[in-house]
Amino acid sequence: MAPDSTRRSAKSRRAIYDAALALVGEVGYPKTTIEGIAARAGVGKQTIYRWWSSKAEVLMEAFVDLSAQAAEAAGGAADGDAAHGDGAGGDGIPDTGDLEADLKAVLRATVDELNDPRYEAPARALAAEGVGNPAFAEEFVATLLMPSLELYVKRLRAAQDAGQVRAEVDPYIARDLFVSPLAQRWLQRTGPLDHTYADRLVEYALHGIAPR
Amino acid sequence: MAPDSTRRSAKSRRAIYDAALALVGEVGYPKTTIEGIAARAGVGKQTIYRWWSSKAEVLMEAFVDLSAQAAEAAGGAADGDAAHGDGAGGDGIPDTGDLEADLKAVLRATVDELNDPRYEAPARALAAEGVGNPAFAEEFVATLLMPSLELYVKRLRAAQDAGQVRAEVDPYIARDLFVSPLAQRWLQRTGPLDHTYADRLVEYALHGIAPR
DNA sequence: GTCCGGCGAGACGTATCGTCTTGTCGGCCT
DNA sequence: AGGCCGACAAGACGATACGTCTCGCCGGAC
Repeated sequence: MAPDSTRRSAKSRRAIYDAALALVGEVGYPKTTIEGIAARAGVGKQTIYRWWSSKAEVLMEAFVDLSAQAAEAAGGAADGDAAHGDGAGGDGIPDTGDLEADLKAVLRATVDELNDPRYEAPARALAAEGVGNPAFAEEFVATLLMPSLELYVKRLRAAQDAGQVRAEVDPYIARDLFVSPLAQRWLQRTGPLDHTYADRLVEYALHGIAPR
Repeated sequence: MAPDSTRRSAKSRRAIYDAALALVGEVGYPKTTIEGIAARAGVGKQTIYRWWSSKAEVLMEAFVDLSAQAAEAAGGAADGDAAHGDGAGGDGIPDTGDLEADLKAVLRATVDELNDPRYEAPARALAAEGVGNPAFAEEFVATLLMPSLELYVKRLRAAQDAGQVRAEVDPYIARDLFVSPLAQRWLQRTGPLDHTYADRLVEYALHGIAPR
């Protein structure tokens, strides 16, 4: 029943990834079709249906692969994140002792990733699929988002140990304060996503908007 | 060419709204089909194609109608918001002079709306459609979200006048600090969406997470 | 009473779905 | 070296939904 993965064709897999990413970029996610991917990749439909259960799965793997390539090309150890709610690559978040500067640097990097046209179409497609599809959302969040998001929590806990963040603050909620507005603005295109916005978020979240 | 709206059948329109909302709730947005809506509503397909350009448009109008009904039933003047990134009904945000209490009250109400199963399926569908469809997102945000979101800005400006928020703070970004994490947690089902979470967001955003 | 246009119904050709069948080809085991 | 096994490319298949269209029907305006 289960196909023999040791006999799997690496060439077909590559071609499918490339075709899926290209089509999503060119005609959009809804009009990207399994038949279309197969035709473009020069592959039989069955080869796709044999290894994946939906076009969302195909695209997700293609995107993970793309991120891995990019991470490898960029130097350090691969991570597998990229381009959605984070931007803290596998490197972790720097800890120079200056929490505000560290957070600004990472959020600025995230902004740049979110604005990278290379990732835009597939990342949006995955996000859209996740909104209406809980099972897929779970996999998507766990695989692509959580690893990087967890790094923020780690950095915030270090800041708590250093006395730069109040001890009773929940680091998960604190992290949402930085990351969610970015993700939201990106998803809903509700305004420009630039370094200034990232900086303000960090400032307001760290020191509050009330008089000090 | 353009159909004569004075001859439009109110009964068909109602039936279409009801069928669309029911189907989205029962089989999900992707499997909700124009043919299905027409059949369920006891209506010819052409009647739908004559007045709407896509199933997203149908659902959006149905949702607006549903919100209007609910708002009317609830008492005051209709508004047309409900159930997404806000929760500040047409009433505006209360101004008791206690900014923190006012914000918590409104965010708690928003949480309750977001958790209302009546709205969940269609609201998610609209959000998902908007992510991958810029033109629709624009209409969606402008019609359903902005009116309520603007009320936060108004309330925050009042707080600035009262000296409870620093004058140099951008009220739009400040508002994102409260609203985006809520919306994000709802969209990605990344954790429980309850009153406690809402309260923490308000506290952290107002006073910051750094030592005071 | 007649006319106009929206209405319900559903036929039509096209496209994609997911499954299934056919024949080819390359790697592995003997 | 020869034979076997299973993934592969190609595409046929019935099912479904698309969006357009053509029918009568019917109700309000004139």
